[in-house]
Amino acid sequence: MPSFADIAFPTAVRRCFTYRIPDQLKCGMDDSSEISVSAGSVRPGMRVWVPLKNQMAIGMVVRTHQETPDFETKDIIRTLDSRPVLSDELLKLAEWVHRFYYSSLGEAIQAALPAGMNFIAEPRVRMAPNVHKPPSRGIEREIFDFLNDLSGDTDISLNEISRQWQKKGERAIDRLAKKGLIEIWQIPKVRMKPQMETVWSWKVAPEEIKELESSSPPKWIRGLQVLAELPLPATRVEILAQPGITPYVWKRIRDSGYVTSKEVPSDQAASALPHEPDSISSLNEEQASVYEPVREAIEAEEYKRFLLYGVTGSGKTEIYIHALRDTLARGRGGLILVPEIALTPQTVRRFYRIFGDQIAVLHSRLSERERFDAWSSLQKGEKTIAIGARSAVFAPVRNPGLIIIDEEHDSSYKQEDPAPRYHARETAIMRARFNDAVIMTGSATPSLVSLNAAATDKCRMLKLESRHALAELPDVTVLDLKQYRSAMRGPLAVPLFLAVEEALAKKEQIILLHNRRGFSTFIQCEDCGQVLECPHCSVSLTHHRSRRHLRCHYCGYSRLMPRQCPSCDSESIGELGMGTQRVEDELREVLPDARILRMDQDTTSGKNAHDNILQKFGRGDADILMGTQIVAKGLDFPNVTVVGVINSDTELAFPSYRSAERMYQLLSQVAGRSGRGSKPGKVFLQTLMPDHSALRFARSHDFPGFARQEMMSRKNLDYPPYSRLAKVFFRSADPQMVARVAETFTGILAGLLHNGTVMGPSPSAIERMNNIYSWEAHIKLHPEKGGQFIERVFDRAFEAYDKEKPASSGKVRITVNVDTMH
DNA sequence: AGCACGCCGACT
DNA sequence: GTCGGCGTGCTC
Repeated sequence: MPSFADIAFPTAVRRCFTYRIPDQLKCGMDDSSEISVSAGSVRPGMRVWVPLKNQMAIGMVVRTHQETPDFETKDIIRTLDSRPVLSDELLKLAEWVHRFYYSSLGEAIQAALPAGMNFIAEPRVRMAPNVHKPPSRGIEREIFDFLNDLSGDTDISLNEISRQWQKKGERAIDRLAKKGLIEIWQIPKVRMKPQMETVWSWKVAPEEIKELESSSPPKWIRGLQVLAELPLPATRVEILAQPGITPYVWKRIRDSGYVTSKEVPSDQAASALPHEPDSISSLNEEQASVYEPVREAIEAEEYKRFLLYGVTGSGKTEIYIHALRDTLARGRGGLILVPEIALTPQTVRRFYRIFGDQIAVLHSRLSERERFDAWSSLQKGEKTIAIGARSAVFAPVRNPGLIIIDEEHDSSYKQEDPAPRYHARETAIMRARFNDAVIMTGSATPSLVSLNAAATDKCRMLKLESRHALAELPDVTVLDLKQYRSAMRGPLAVPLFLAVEEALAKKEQIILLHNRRGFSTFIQCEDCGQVLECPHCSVSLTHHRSRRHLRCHYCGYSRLMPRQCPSCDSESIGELGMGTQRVEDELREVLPDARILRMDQDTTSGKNAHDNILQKFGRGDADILMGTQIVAKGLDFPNVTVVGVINSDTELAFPSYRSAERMYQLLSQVAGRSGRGSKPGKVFLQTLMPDHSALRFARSHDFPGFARQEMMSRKNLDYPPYSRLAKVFFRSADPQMVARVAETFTGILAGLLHNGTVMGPSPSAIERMNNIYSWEAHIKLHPEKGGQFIERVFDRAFEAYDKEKPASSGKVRITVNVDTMH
C-alpha cells in the first residue's frame, strides 16, 4: 500500500503538499506488528528533500498517512535527518500557532527551529559536461568563462553569481541553462552540523610500536613513549601539551603513519559561572504560603495556570526557583521566558547558581553555532531547563512540567513581524496544556488580559504583598510642568533638581528617563505651523544637533537643517520637543560636576554596548544614568535613590488602545528602579497632564486601582480583554490600489462577521513608509473563539476576495496580525 | 512567499 | 529580432 506524507514549506502558502513515500523510505511493520523504524525512514518532524514545482526544496514532514490523494504526487527524494528534529509535541504547538495566528505551517515551524536549521535549498551552478563552443558575447560569455575557469567540476552557488552580476547575471544564467551550456541544481543548505573536532588514535597495534621504536631517532622514541602513556584518542592540542612532544616530533609521528585521525562531535565548553546548588534560600512565610498551591499542582502533574502578582523585590524569583527544583525532582523539564532586555548575565547567573549546567541559555547575542548547540543539548536531554526570550517558548525541553513567564505584561513577548505573529505568553499556555504542565506568569503590573483570566477563574492569582524586608516603596511626586514653567533648571523642575543635587552630594546615584516614543525633537514653523516631514514616510524628521541635520527615524532619509520654512519661507522655524542629546547637554550645563552616562539607541548600537553601559553604572563610574525606555527595565542598582521621568506623557502621543496601560507599566517600572537597596528612594514624574489616570494611580502605587479603571474603559469600548483584536494590514507602492483593496477586503470581513466588529479600513498612522503605502482594518473577535474560528473567518474572507478582487491587485500585500499590540 | 512564464514596449 | 519590466498563476 502506498504511503504519503504531508509536507510544509517555509513560505507563506498556508496549505501543505502531499508526497509519496518511496518504499525504501517507509516505516514498515515487522512481524510482531511493532513499528520498526529503519534508518532514513520518513517520520513527522523530519526534514526531507523533495521536488517542488520545477526545482528542489526542503520541507518538513508533518503527517504520514495512507490516504491516496486525487491528484498526481511526486516522490520524496531523501530524508535530511536521521531522526525527527521536531518532537510531536512541538509539531502540535506549531500547528496551533499556524491556526491561531493565521500563519503558514512552515512559518510556524521555522519559528520553532533554531537558526541554522532553517530549511532552505541552495541553488548551485556548474558547467555542463562536453561543452565546446562558448556563447558569443556579453554577460553570458563573462559568466561562462568564469565557470569554465573553475577547476574540474567545481560548482558555485547561484548566490555568488547574483552577488557579482546582480539581476543581469541571473537572467544570463537562465539563458545559459536553456542552451544547455550549464547545469543548475539545488542542494539542501544544511548550515549547522554538530561541531566536529579531530582526534588521533594509534594506527598500529601497541606491540608493533616497540619494534618501530628501535629503528627511530631518540627524539621520536621519547615522543612515542609519552604518547603511549596518553589515553587515546586525543586532540592535537591535548597531545602537544605533553612534555617531549614538540610540533616537529608530532609531525614526524603523524607522517610516519603511527596514528590515524577521525572527526567526532566536540563537547561544549564547560561554563565558568559559579554553581552552588545548596545556596537555594528557603522561602519566607508569605512566599511559602503563596507557593503551596503551585507545589501541589507540580505534584499533581496537571495543567494549571498561575499569575504571580508582586512588586519588584517581593521575591518572585525565589518562588520560580523552588518551583523549578520541585519540577526537576519529578524528572520533568522547565522553561523560563524573560523579556529579551532582561536576559542579562545577572538574570542567568541567578538561575545558574542553583541549577548549574542543567540550564541552556537561548540568547539573541549568541552566535548561530552557540544557539544551535544549546538547542541540541536540550533536544538530546543533556540539559533540562531552557531560559530565553520570546522564541524560547519553542525550546525543545523534554517533557516540560513547568513554564515560567517573568514580566508577563511585556510587549516583547508578541512577535509583530514577520509571521508567525505569535504571542509567547498565549503560546506557552497552550504548550502547558498539551503537556499537563504548570504555567506561572509573573509581574508587578500584570496585563489586563491576565487579570481578566484570573477574574474568570482561568488562572489562579497569587499575591506577594510585602516588599523585601529592607526595601520600601519609593515616594512618588508628580510635578506639573505648567506650574514650574519659570522654575526649571535645564530639563528638571526645581524639586527634582534639588533631589538630584542632594543625591549627588551623598554620592548616591540617579536614573533619568527621557521617553522618546511617539515624537522626539521635530522642527516646526512658528508662522505657518508646518512640521518638517520625511518625503518618503509621513513621519516628522528628527533634529540631530551635533551634525546639524534632520533625519527620518524610519527610513534613514537625512537632509541639512533648512534656514527657512520650505512652505512659507518664514525664518522662524525651530525645535520643539527635546531630543535625548539636548536633554543631556542642558543637564551638563546645570550639573557641571555630575558624571552623566547616556543610554539610548544611538549609544547602544554596538554588540555589548548595552551591557557595558549598565556595568559601568553599576560599578559607580557615573552618577546619572540617562536614557530612553531601556533604563526602566529590571536591573538592580542598590545605590540609586532618585529616579526622574522627564516627560511622562509621551507614551500617550502614540495612538493605541494600550497607551494608558503601557504608560502605567513604564512609570511603575521606572519607579521600581529606585530604593532597591537599604536606602529609601524618591521618584519624580514630570508631566503636563497631572490628572491622567496612569499618573494618579502611579503616585500611590495603586496598580489595582488603575487596573480597575482601565478595565472598565476597555469594557465600554469592547477592547481586549473583552475582545480579541486582529489587525489586517494592507501594503503597496500604489496608493489608490491599497485603498481599494482595503475597502474590498474589509467589506468582505464585515459581511462575514457581526455588526460593529469590523473597524476601518483607514490609512495607517504612518501612512507612507519608504514609499510603501499602508492601510489597516481592525476586527474584534470574541475572546473565547479559538484558532479554528480565526482560521475559518480568514479562509473564507480570502476565498471570497479571490473571486472579487480588482485587476492588478496582486501587488497589494495583505497580512493578518491576531492579538496585535498596537 | 518565491518564481517561472508570457505579454508588451523599447532598444543594441 | 531581443532585453527587461511587470502582472498572473502555481506549487503535491
